Amino acid sequence: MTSRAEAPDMPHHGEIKTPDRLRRRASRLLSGMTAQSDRLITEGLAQVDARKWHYAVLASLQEHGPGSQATLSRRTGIYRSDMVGLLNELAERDLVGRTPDPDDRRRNVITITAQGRRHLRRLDKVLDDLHDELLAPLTPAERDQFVQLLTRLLDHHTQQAPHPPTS
Amino acid sequence: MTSRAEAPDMPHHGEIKTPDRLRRRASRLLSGMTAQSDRLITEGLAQVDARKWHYAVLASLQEHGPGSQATLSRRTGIYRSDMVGLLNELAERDLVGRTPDPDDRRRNVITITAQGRRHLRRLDKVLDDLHDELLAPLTPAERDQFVQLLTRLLDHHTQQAPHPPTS
DNA sequence: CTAATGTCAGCTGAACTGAAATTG
DNA sequence: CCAATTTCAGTTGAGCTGACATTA
Repeated sequence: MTSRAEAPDMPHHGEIKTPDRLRRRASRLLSGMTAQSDRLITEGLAQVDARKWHYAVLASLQEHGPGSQATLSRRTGIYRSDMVGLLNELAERDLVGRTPDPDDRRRNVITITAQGRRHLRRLDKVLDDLHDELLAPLTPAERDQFVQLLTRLLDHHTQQAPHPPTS
Repeated sequence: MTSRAEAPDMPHHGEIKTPDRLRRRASRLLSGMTAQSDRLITEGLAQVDARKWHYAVLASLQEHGPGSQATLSRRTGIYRSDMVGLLNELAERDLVGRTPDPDDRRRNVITITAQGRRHLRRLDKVLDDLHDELLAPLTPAERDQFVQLLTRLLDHHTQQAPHPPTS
């Protein structure tokens, strides 16, 4: 880059080119905003006795159909090891069915039940409201923009990065 | 139990509501993106033997001047209970100074040292590069837009919410 | 007496790793 | 023999709470 003819350190107390970089760092804004978002969503879903993973699994089942636990894990980004307990919760409430796969006896086939579908509809409504609160300061166009930017960023970083079980 | 001849519960209802709402939920995009961001930043900073809180504290000190631990806590959003150990790390490496406040003997005055300023400059450079990688798929204008949207959202949610020590 | 500060000790839920047993 | 699946047991680090002594 070009050499900065500016002062090397903090020479004058006037306004220098670095306003407050702390508050403008995208990484910091992201984690701050996600903290707020998580709080809001977690509290909101708790009032209908649900957690966000419940939603992730149920929505994935309804949208992409039944699947093995490993498949669901890949679709939702939840670890296989954590999937077990999560499905226990959902199966206990008869929101999903879990039956051995006759074609591959290592697998369970997870399906969404009628009650699960009903519950999912409820969760979707709750989440719509919560997102309305979450994105309150943005206009509809800005919300779309925001979602679109985030999607592009996430797609880019989840492409060649095999970190999560999403692969 | 379950009659095996059940029909598949795929998308066969005439609802063209939302394609995949799971992947478009802002809350999910946020936490997904923050996970990626945190990984990137944490790994990048680890290569200069630093953590993101180090940066937060040092940047806050340089931008807003010295302060007590409680003040720093409020400025950075780090709990004051966690501040203790963090400042231990920074003081051990002589990046900050920690001396009792003569005016209020409950307090310590934390200052950034010359070495701390040097270190901060290094971290800023590293973070610039990391953010370049983080926001790679966006044009400069879109990056500004993104930061601006995030800032507005965060400001809105940190206004009346006294949850974090940020106030 | 109340409030703020620095400190310590501990809790909680999320993300993640490793390995065992079963089946392909 | 190797790979995938379900499951369990355990680790790690972040966020957060509660308490205590000191000082204002």
